[in-house]
Amino acid sequence: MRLATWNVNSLAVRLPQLLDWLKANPVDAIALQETKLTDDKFPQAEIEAAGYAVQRFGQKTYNGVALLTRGDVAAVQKNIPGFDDEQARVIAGTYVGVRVIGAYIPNGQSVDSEKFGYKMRWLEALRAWVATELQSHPQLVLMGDYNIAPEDRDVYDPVAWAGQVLCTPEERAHFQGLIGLGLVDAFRLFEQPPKPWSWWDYRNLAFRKNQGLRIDHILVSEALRSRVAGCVIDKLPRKNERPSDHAPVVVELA
DNA sequence: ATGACTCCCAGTGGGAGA
Repeated sequence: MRLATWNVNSLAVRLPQLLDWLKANPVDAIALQETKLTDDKFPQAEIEAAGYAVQRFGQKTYNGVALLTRGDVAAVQKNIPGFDDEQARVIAGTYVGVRVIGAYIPNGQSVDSEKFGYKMRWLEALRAWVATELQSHPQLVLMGDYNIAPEDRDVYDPVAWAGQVLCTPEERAHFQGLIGLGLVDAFRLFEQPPKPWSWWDYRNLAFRKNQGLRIDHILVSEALRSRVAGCVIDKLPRKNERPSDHAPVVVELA
């Protein structure tokens, strides 16, 4: 079974690229972030025609997430229970025995902004919720755009980024808090190519210069760890015309 | 280099992303 996550930065713009990618990479499930579409505008028919069941949770202009699966999902959950949130950032469902949580963690904008506090509260609520989810679903995958580079080796210029949003000790501590629940970063279970970024700024020829960050992650629970057969970032879609600034991440479960 | 790009909603500019 293969699972993927991709921040598409507008599904309206990226739909043809998503369909092309799914044709070349027929994953069993994919979590999407930044669809930027209300549910009534979601391209349901096109995605169903590609062979996927659709769970979507959108809003106007910003955010918006979706979970596409080859078969039915149960117990669909939108956003974090008990955490009052006007922004559509989480879609979860149980798929062939695996609790799959797709998340678009807040960006935080800058450390001294109101949005950074929201990010911290959001991450704390996520950790508490995932802890309870693990009790009822030992087989769990938490994947999405974390907006956190967990370590310096996930940053092209760790000196320049030190203390900046996405790289602060506070954000990294939250990432480690999720690891502390018994989750493991599937990507780091394997030897990886150098500079394995999942996001490159649109500006400054960042992709051409390979100046990026690894902020999109797939965390798997302890019960699934022995099944993880591979995890890669697919840079190819970043070479498309009008690409998303993020690349998909794929995990293979035996 | 107080920038750079892309998307959205707007409406001949500005917020947000990361």
